[in-house]
Amino acid sequence: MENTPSTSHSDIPGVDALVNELIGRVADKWTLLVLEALEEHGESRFSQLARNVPGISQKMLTQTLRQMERDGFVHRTVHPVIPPHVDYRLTPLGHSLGEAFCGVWHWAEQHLDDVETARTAFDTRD
Amino acid sequence: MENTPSTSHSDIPGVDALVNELIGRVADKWTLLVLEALEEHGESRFSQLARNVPGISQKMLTQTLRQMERDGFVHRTVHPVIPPHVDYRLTPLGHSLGEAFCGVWHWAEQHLDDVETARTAFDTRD
DNA sequence: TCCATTTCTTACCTGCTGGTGACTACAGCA
DNA sequence: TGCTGTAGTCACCAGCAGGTAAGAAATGGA
Repeated sequence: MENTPSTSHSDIPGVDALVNELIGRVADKWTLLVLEALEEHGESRFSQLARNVPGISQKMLTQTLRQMERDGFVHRTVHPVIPPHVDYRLTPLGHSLGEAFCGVWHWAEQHLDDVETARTAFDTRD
Repeated sequence: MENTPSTSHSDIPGVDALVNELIGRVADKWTLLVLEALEEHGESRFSQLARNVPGISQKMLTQTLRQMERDGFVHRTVHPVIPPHVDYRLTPLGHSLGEAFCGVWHWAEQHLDDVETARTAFDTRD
């Protein structure tokens, strides 16, 4: 498996840095949780998301949603009524991101025990 | 692919939280970069890694490596000589993590332009 | 004798992330 | 008239992530 990594993501120098930056933005804790909530519950209102994402504050929810909207992951629909009504739903791009992270979720599930074991082994040795 | 997420990671309540915590640890910026450096260059010494991971400080490299060692991603070989000689290499578990993230790297490469486009569209509108 | 080498630790300090709580706008309803 | 519900914004503040710099430890070479 030592042949693939260098060819898969280093074709053009400079892309690496951009990809890194993108990963950094996308691998954000709150982004992942909001992404998951939207995958699970489908189109949601702001207050629904606040309830479905455990522990998120209003500020971070707003901020995360703005960022995801800017990156093209969520679509924001404002119904101009009083009181305000805003719906958020994943775009196809957002969905594809969710699927890409599916592999990592999968890995985490499968290897949760391995990591746990490694940790206790590390902690109890020496 | 819309059927898997809810069934794939919510079988047992509580696992979700653990998986979340694991993802949070693993999606760390420095962890990903060190992982990549080790995938690319194979077994490396401390100072080699410091050179291969752009912008990391000694402190963060030590800290990240300790964490990855504890989680069972890297194996640390100490050659008891003076001056010290320490080698780091990925364990099979570390490799599997690298492969899991491969999908995300891939996604990032493929959709880099889409995100870029979405951003400029977002910034230039209204 | 003294310095360079290599891997790490520790102390200190700064800047940013993110939480809290108050505030806005507007219409309907009691 | 004033309270309520929704989706925010803003100002303030604490805690922590992470950078810098110094030191330790032992040995071979000048």
